[in-house]
Amino acid sequence: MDAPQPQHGDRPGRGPRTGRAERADAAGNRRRILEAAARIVAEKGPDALTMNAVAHETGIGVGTVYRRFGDVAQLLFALLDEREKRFQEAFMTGPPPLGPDAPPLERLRAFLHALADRVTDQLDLMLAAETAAPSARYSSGAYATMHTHVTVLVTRVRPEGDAALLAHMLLAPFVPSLTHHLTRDGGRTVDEIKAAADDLLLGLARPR
Amino acid sequence: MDAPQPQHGDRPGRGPRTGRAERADAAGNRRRILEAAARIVAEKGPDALTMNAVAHETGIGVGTVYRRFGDVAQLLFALLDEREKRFQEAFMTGPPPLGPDAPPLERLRAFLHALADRVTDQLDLMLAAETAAPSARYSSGAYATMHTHVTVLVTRVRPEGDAALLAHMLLAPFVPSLTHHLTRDGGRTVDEIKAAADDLLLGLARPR
DNA sequence: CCCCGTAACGGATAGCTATCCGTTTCCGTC
DNA sequence: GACGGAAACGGATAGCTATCCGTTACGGGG
Repeated sequence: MDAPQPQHGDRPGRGPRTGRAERADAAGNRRRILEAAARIVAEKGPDALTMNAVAHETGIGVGTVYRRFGDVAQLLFALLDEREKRFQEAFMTGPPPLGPDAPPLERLRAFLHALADRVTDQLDLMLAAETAAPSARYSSGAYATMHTHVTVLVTRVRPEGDAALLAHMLLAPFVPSLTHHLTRDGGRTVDEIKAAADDLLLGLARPR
Repeated sequence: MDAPQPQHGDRPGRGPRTGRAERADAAGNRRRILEAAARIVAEKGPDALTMNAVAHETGIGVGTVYRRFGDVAQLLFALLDEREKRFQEAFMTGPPPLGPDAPPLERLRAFLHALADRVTDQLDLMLAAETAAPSARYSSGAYATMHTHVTVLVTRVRPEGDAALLAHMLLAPFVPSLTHHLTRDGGRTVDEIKAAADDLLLGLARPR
């Protein structure tokens, strides 16, 4: 559990997990599939994104769509990937307080705020992904990266605790379904969510 | 938001949400469906529980199964219902530290521990329910009850915070998919999870 | 006790997921 | 530039969800 290794949902568009690079026709189809998927989501919403629809839209066979992206969830993760990378850069190499050169607790707080924004931004897409496969979250590269990051920060803030486990628990409140429930059904604002996250962090601030 | 009102997944076997009681044949079918569902889960696991399988097993039409229980998730919630009621009794009217007559913070801690046990106990069933419909969680009576309970306790521990929101965030780490990830893929024990939950509570203990 | 409105029933149906496997295409090697 | 194995392709298929709607059965009012 160190750097995020190639995992479920962690293929930016390069090759399959095996050694050699992707064949030319395969890469072309991957691109066409992603384009069609983005178009469908833009026009009809994430719920209309089905493997069949993509296959029909592109003229590519269903089997091929499944061969490139294992299931709907992974296709959705791929659509989220671009902004996800920008998000990762922001907290890994960006300016403080999100990036380095800020005290750990402050960074942690900034990260959770940024995460709240990120989930809210692409809530529909993320909710669709979670609906398609709730546990895919935990085998995705995006989650692994966030978890590693939070674990490091928690370790520095509270060395005597089980940082990895606490990191999971700090990320849990930001599952798409809860964010959806709070903001769409519950009428909550992102700022209220951020404030509550701050409260959750208070405990970590003071060593027991 | 007071007592848990009749909601999605909150029909113990009585009638539909409308006024009048359930008709005799309908009630009989409900019972037969639940029996068959329990049998299927016991013999082949929760993944084998499909509406078609239940219909075939009972000789009841598919349409009827859908009429009694709206979808697979609700059928699964119904299977969880009996133990859920016992769990509710334990934290609402049972002996301390879980029930009344214990200090709020202690009760809160006991509740989260009990919740960890509860999720672990029926993890397969809960995971199947979450997989079928992740957001059903938040419209279920079971969740409403837990949330109300935690909100009350949090209010007493930390009156100046947004108790309802904090309650959601304290419940979030116990979503079935995360518990599954931690205990089955991550090799974590329930005790470790409880300890981490304690750490999460530290912040609420001390008013800032 | 019959009558009738309402609820319930159940099979047919459309559309989706995911897999399987025979066929086709690529591309490194010689 | 031809070859051959690995990879990719794509349509057919099985099984599931969820809905629709014509038919059936219950049970309270008269």
